[in-house]
Amino acid sequence: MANTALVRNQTEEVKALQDTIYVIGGKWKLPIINSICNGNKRFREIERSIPGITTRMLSRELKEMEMNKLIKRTVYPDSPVLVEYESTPYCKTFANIILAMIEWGKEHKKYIQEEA
Amino acid sequence: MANTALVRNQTEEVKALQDTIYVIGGKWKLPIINSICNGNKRFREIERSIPGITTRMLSRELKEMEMNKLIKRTVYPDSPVLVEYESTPYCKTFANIILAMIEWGKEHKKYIQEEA
DNA sequence: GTAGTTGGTATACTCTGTGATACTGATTAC
DNA sequence: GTAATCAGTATCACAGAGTATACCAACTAC
Repeated sequence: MANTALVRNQTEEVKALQDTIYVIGGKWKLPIINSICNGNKRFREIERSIPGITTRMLSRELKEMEMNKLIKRTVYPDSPVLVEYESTPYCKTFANIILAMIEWGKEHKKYIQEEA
Repeated sequence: MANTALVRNQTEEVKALQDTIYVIGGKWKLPIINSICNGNKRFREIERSIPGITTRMLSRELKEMEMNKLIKRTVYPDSPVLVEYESTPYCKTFANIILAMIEWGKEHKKYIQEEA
């Protein structure tokens, strides 16, 4: 075959793409990462910043993301108990993806509005 | 409130992000777009280029994407019938997102391998 | 004649991501 | 005394995304 190298690169790239989709797939992970990276720290604060999310989904996703070292959860056991979520450096590696997606969403909205 | 503007921008951005997730959500849309943008045109060709996909899912997604003007489907009715899929300019607006995700996937793989 | 390719469709099934609702115990505010 | 906030947990239920497998008709290759 003439271009084995090209073919192999494509294969690698699909797999990289699929890995990424596996990690950040679903409706909520990216919005949550985005919210925390924007400085939201408290549970209800994050919840309010993401339209449509329920406490249940937020709770589940936060747990999973804490396990995967995407975020840090700190409890300040004074009374009343205070819980804070923070992004980790690892979490910030999604910035490019999130920015590209926000950009696309904005352009898409323009496009739709012009059509109508 | 001191920073109404900041808050409003954040709200806009979450929504843009959520819109984008809505459009390209799921396991297969981005890999398919990627494959077609890479020059794969024939059904079986696209199928083979995406590990794990089934004919059924590919068929469904292609139909949906054709309806949404993301791709163009052309039938050449010579015998044997030939079908070709092509990307549209609109489809190419996802390039940045896909590139960012491929990049992340590659970095992630390195990261995992270094840890092990 | 047999196997393989192409571009799919049909059927049946699983499963899990997501949603809706209610609730807790501690604290603060009116 | 009542309501609200905080950080969640507990149940129940469901649609639809995704999987598995078989099959079709037309054609080519050996």
